[in-house]
Amino acid sequence: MNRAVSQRYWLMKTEPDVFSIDDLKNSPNQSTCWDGVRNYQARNFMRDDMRIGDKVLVYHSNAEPSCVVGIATICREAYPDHTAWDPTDPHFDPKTDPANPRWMMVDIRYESKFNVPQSLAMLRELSELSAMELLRKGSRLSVQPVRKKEFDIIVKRGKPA
DNA sequence: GCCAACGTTGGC
DNA sequence: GCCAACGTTGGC
Repeated sequence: MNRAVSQRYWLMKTEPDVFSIDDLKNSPNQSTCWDGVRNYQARNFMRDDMRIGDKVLVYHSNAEPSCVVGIATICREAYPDHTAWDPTDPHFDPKTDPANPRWMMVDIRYESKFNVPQSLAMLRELSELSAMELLRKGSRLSVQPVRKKEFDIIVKRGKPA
């Protein structure tokens, strides 16, 4: 079982009030560790399937409007999320053992911002995207795979020639 | 601010 | 193993 061979495209959610794509762009080396993921399915994607060079759609959730705002790339593969052991961190998890890390993270690097952010409402109008996890009613998965076809459509609209 | 959908916890 | 209760996510 190795989904990683063919999986090259992802979508990652962030609340812009907490960490926006501009914060990523302004980070040292324009990169950051993607800490704070506390969902097993999302963790498994990062831990098992993400590889350096994979492309990431950056999505602003809880925004007005919520939208895909740009592109990043994976620049470091999974390693333990140290914030899980920091009692002062909002994502502190007292049940994880440092000898057997439960939560993992990857590093991502800024690539580009969209000229035209792609809001949920805009994406929902595209029948080619109807199978996207992001558009599923009640979808909460913060790290999710995206099909190449879907990635290409969204980027083309976000950055028209 | 509301609340539907979801994931996790814990009693039994 | 079931499932009610709870806390969280995130669109609207």
